Amino acid sequence: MPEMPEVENIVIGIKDFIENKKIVDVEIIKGDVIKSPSSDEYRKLLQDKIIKSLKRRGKYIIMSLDDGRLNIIHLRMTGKLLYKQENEDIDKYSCVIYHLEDKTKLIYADIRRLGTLDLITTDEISRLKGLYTLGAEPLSSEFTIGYLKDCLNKSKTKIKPFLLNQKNVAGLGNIYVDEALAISKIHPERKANSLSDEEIEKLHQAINLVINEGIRDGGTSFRDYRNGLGEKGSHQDKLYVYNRKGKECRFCDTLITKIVLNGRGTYFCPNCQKLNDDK
DNA sequence: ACTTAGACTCGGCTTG
DNA sequence: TCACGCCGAGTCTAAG
Repeated sequence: MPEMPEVENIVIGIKDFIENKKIVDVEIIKGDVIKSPSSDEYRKLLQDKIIKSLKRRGKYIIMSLDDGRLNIIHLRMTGKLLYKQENEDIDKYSCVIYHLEDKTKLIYADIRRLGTLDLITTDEISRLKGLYTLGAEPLSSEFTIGYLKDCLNKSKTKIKPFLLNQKNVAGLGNIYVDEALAISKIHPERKANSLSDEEIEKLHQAINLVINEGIRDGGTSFRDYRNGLGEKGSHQDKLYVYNRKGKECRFCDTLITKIVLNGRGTYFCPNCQKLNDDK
C-alpha cells in the first residue's frame, strides 16, 4: 500500500521515539511475515539489542541494530508500522511486536501479510535483491534528467511499467506513477524509449513534484495507509487521475479513463495524455 | 544455428 | 469486484 512518500512519513514520524532504545522482547503473533531467519532466531537475535537508526531506501525500512545487523521491513500492500504506549490496544492484524525498554512498543501489523521482515548482517544485503538493485531516489542528486534519459533509452517496455520497476526509479508505486504521467501529459502506454527530450524533462519534474507533495501532505490514505502514529495523510484529496474514473480532469474537464496495464489499474486523461504515432 | 543472459510479462501470495 | 507490491517462473529477444 505505501509508496515512497508514505514510507518516508512513517520513518520520520517514529524514528525519534525508537532510536537508541533497547528492544527488551519480540512478540511474534503471525510469524509467516518473517522471511529470514526462523522466527525463533529472529526473536533471539533482536532481544536486548539497541535500535541505532531507522532509515528509508525506496519503499524499504531499514532498522540498524547495535550488533551491526539490519532489520529490513517491507510493507508491500497493507503493512503498517505503529508506535504505541505499552498499555495501548494493539491492531487486530498485528504480526510482530517489538517491546521497548521504556514501556512503549513498535508493532508490525498487516491485513494481507504480504509484507516481509528480514534480519540480516550487512554483508548479506545482496541476498535481498529488491533492495540491492534499487535505482535512483526521486529528489536525490543521483536522480538527474540524464540518469532518467539513459534508463528510458535502454527500455522497450511501456512507460508505466518502466516507472513501476524499482530498478529504474526507487519508490514510485501505482498512485504516484499515474499522477506523474498525468502532470507531464504522457500516455501510460507510450514506449519508454520513445519520449522526446522535452517529455523526459517534464516527466522528471513531475516525478519530483508528486513525491515532494506526497511527503509534504503526509502521504495518500487511499485505503489503509496510516503513518506510524495511526494518522491519515491528505494527498488523496489532491489526486489528478488516480481512482478518479469518470470524474473530470482537473486540467481540461474530459472524463478520466481507467484501463488495466500489466495487471495494474491505470488512470489517465484521454485528452491530455494522447497516444500518438510511435506506440 | 545454438547458447546464454537479460528484459519482460504474468500468476500468485493474502484478506476484506 | 478490486486493492498503495514484489518475486519467481516462464517467455521472448538480442548478442555472441
